[in-house]
Amino acid sequence: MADAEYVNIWMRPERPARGPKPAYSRAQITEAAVRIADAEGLEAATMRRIAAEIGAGAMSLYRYVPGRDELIQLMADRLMGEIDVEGMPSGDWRADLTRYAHGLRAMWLRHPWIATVHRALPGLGPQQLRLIEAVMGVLDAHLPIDENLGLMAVLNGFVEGAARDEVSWTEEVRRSGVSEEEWQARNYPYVRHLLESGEYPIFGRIALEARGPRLGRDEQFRIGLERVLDCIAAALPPEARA
Amino acid sequence: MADAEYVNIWMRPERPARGPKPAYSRAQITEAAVRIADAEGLEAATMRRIAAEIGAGAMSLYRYVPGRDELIQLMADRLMGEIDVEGMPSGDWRADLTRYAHGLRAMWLRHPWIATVHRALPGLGPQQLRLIEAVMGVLDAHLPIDENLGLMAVLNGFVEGAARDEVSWTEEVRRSGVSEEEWQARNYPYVRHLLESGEYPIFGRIALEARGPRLGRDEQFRIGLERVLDCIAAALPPEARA
DNA sequence: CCTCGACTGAGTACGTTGTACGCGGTCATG
DNA sequence: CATGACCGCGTACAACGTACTCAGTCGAGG
Repeated sequence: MADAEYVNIWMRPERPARGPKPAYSRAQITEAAVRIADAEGLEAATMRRIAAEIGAGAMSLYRYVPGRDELIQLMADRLMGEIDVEGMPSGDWRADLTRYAHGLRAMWLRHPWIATVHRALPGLGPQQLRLIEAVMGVLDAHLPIDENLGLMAVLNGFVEGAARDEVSWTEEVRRSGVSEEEWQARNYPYVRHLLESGEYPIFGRIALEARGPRLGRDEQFRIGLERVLDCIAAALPPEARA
Repeated sequence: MADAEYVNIWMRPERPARGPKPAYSRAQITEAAVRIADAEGLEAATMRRIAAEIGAGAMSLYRYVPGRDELIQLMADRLMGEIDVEGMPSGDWRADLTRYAHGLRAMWLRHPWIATVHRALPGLGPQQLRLIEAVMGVLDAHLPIDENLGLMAVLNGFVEGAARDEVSWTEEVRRSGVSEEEWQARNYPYVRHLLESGEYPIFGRIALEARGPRLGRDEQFRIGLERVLDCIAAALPPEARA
């Protein structure tokens, strides 16, 4: 019951007032966990492994964090802190949202395991709140709050969806241990089987005609993002579009 | 090595040619697993639990499926089969995409655990392929394939993003065992703490002014979807917009 | 300055998971 | 009809999250 009295990892004080000085810190533990997850995936960031990384006993971590779920919340919020939204709103909404979108995507690509974190709910950690303030502040002067929320849902949906697609490649490659080219080669028989069946003409055109090496992923994202920003522009009052 | 020769769960034949009649089937196992995941979450769908559900021994499942990951792929593809895209393209692209979007969202809400399935990659299971053919077929006559893919990324990103938000509520409620109102009440101290700190003015406006009970989630989704469809309309050649 | 209790990091242990292995029985094929 | 491939299943193991416990240590009250 003593555990249940805090509703949140954010409300739970890191350290009690009395007692010996702790040897580690939440930030240090979170950092180590992120390092492991970056290198070997979230499933490799077990409590034992994280503890070993900082030179502690496995059970020591539970002095700092109630459980693994909460530690993952700390990790996720730490990642939000990597996104640069300094100086927003700058007055140029399109530049601001472009910078945010590219920053969010880049963060996802640096930490692909973020795709496997679900629970998050309205995370509402300090870094996530910082992001909300900065990004929603960009259009706040021009739009009612509900409109703003709706547009941000479209923007975030696009960026996260795109990032999720790219990341599932990265993760598949890491997990299976074969390169992307190797993977493609391995899957070739299946794709050919689908093409030859003749039942999937549009998939066939996707596989044979679309994107491929013509457009890099970066370029493709940029184009998609411009389209989304055009939609946002259309929803703004005319005097705010510049 | 005998396992590695199939690149895919979809390429691996369900049954070898010879030998006694099997007592179960992939479809039956998948069905049971989905039933359990719907009721108690994906993490409750363990191999033992699924086997018990159909009255089999735990290890029997491995005769039908190489491992748990592949079974989850089967489950995910089964879910895609629930989405009604019959008769697409009908000639009215906006009606078609609206039906698809609502169907996709409804499927997510029926099976919230889909949010926790990551690997999926380009799933390319039969049901997913069926969906690709139908949905991309809607705009196929009006757009080059790359444009079509880009627009579908925006649409899917919006629907899945919105569904993911709603679903994380559902899942949190199920996992914690308390109702949404109860959860809100429990979190109230934290939200008040944030509001009183004065550091998060926009979050404050979101909490106090926005949506709330004024708009149901359905209505909010409908509005957002209309906006996305307007964007798609703007990208179509003029003669196709009607 | 002393005392004492709250708090420390760590070790051990338990229950649950996915799944490797091997068994005796069974049925389609030669 | 003989045979061997395949059936479902029981046992076993390693790895996980974490509950419990304990000797040592720091800091506040007298």
